[in-house]
Amino acid sequence: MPARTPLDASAILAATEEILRRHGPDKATVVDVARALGVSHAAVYKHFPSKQALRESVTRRWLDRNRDALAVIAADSAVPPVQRLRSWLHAVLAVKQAKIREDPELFAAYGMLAAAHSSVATDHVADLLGQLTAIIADGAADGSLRIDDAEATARVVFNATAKFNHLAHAAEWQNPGIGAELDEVCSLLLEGLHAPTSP
Amino acid sequence: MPARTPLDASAILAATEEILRRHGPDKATVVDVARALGVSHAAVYKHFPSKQALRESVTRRWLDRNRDALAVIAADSAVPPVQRLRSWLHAVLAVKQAKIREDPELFAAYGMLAAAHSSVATDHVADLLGQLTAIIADGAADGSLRIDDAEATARVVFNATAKFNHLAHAAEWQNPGIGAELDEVCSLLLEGLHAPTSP
DNA sequence: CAAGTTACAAGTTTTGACATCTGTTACCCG
DNA sequence: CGGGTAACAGATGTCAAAACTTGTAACTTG
Repeated sequence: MPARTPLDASAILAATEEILRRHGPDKATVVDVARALGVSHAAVYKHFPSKQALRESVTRRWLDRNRDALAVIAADSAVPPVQRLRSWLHAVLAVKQAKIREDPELFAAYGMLAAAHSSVATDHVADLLGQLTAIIADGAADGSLRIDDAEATARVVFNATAKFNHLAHAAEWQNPGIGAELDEVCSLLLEGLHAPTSP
Repeated sequence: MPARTPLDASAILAATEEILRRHGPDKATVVDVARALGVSHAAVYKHFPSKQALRESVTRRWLDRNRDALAVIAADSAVPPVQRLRSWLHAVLAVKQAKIREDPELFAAYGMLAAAHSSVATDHVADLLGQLTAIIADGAADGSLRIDDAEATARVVFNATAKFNHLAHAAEWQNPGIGAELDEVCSLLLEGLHAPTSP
């Protein structure tokens, strides 16, 4: 017999996110998800080809939610690009710190996908790089950053701030001095980009 | 009955290194070490207070061996500091890449100690930071780098090159483009340090 | 007594039988 | 047929018993 509530992809995603949050990425099974929805686990497989795909969808949705907050900062033309670059790099760190604190299970799920070289992770990085490129291009356009290639420069800045954006350093983000360290690195990088010195 | 060969600390260290290389850090036991030496495992405990201490001694010795190669580069006053800084940062990466390739088991042992916040790891980082500080101080002295505080600057440069020196990124060091990425970061950092531009 | 031994407690890892999970297939229903 | 079920094979995970490891202590010997 068919389930009372019609089963659709978004209901499955919501249930999966809930299960993932409650059980964590290691213990969450698709049988759990199906049980929560009152269906057999085979029904879930009608909508998602694999457990991996299901987890990727959930994680992608979750990442996209906070990506938008960063996009707002990246696109805020009221703030001069130099300052925006600094704010954005701090915001990336702050958002990830908050996610670890508030949503450790989903953060762990993201970490597993990143370790498995899932496209969810690479796409997320590409997203962030795009935002960073936009900020730097703005700076190049108004003359506050003297550079050749905004995209190449974004990659370099991203690499130079790996300690503050790469998952592998998540444990170090607990350190209280981490924000100050990022600030120092920002200052040196901005100097290198010939940003006008503030003091 | 006492062992024929007199058992001393360095013989134990050599045997441990051999066992560590053969079995890897997870499987190597002090009973294995004792067996290789033809003694009971309690004899090993006469010379080292714990398995942890034994492993730290082996790893420290191993790290100290390559530290010296880097020290030669850091102290080579024939090379201008700006170029020496770049070479040294590349050498740090190259040395670690080589260690992973040639000595994966001992590298893994080092990784475990770093994860456990052993003094072996923090001392090694302090060592490298000292070498970096010396290069930067040389640059400050001859005017090729315009900076306030060599030690603070070294920390910033080290943080900005975390992707190329921090264990957490070891997997990415396989990537063929990694050297070029480091070069780009170096160029931006040197620009920020007001190093004279070469081209 | 220095340098080793055997013996042993406490903790950890391996093992192997058993249960659960993933993904597929054949089937059912409105 | 779209959307569901039940049944299944093979992979993976669980759990308790056995084996091994760590570290200590009491003992032996030149």
